[in-house]
Amino acid sequence: MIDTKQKILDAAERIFADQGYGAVSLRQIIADAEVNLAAIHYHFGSKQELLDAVIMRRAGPVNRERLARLDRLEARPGAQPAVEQVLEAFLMPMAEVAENHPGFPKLMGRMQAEGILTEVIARNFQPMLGRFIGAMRKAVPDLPDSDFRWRVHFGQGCIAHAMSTELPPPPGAGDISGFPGRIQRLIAFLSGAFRAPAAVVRKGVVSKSVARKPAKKLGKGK
Amino acid sequence: MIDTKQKILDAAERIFADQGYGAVSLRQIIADAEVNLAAIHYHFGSKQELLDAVIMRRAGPVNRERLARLDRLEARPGAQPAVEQVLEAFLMPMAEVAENHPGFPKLMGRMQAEGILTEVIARNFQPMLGRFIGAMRKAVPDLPDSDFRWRVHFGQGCIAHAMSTELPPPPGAGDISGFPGRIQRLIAFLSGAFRAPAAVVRKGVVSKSVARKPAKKLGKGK
DNA sequence: GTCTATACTGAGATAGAC
DNA sequence: GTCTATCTCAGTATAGAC
Repeated sequence: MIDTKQKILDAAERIFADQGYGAVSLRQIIADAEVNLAAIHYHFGSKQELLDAVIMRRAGPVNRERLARLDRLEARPGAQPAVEQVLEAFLMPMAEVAENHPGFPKLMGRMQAEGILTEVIARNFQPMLGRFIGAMRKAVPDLPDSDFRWRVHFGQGCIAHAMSTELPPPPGAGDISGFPGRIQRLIAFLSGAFRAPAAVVRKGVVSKSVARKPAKKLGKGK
Repeated sequence: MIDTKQKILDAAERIFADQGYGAVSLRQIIADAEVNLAAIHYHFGSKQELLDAVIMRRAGPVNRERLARLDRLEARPGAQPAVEQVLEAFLMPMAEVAENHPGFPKLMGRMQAEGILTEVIARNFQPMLGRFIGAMRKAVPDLPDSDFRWRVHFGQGCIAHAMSTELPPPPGAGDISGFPGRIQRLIAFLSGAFRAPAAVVRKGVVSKSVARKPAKKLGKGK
């Protein structure tokens, strides 16, 4: 069939999002897509390249929308975009795709967390990320540079995890806000984090109470 | 040899920390440890159980130190522990093990990010985590419950990522602070995040500009 | 009790028939 | 473009040497 590629991409997106990358076999995907195993290698080349294709299919529109929002923010006369606004421009497009393709943010988060995003993907995202990091830098101008770079780094991990995993079940009633609500809470969280005063890095604050203890032996028992 | 188990644990800790779980083969580990393949299954049972053993070997001392620090904080008459102090009690013991066993925090972060921490591990950490979450709850009493739960969730991802990965190379001079400095910046970051005002969750803020666009096709070219 | 040798099943990848 | 057969290497299981 002509839409063999589509069927593979759809199945792969769903299954990778649900189970990660390493844990998924191509044989699972072909069973779900109802195609032959070799079709994946014919159309995509390898498991890794299949993942790249799955991501790139949606990344284009999302990243364009991100940049469009940032353009609009920066075009306003006079005002520097605030931390919240930059984060919103970055994150809201994900909430938008999530409406039609709920697997995609989950997938992106999981793959970032698993650390298997390819050079190909990184290169594709880098110009967009560069602009957002620049905008964030201007939004917190008083933060020392090394603190800022660490915060970007921390924020990435935070976003990846927020995208990929649900909140564990609440003790009382459910959480009704869904994905956009999650994004808005994430924006509040990260805004506070970026606005926090810089860390005072002291030396020699690490005691040795743990480091000195001998490792506890742990066997399988018998 | 009698220390076959030790050699396996040491090699596994190093290699899992460097390359993750899924990407590592047991044959890599046995080559590094200079033992036979079946020795792993004899001593540990499976790859997953080997990982559990690697983690549990260090988790005991670290988690005991965490709780000891929290005890000390809560024993002070009158004062509620502040956000920073709770985070410090939780994170500093990791900086301590990192001095002698730099692979361990990296490993913990990676495994958490890969989402392969076992029920066994979760059960072992849960009492300690429960006490810390309780202490954090008291440190931000005005935050609505749903916001608080999300923030704990976001914070976990943030911590996992901060533990597992270095900051990408800086543009100018290097960052000299090392692991404890990283932890202190992380504490500042998370403190700001937890202290931030609660999110105002609005409905219907998601436009459809991305969701409506047809997916861009992306093939391998021919 | 410990460890070695070896075989089994399922993974990703590839060549070649159609 | 598609499918079958096959290759290599992964994790796992087990029989038996010491």
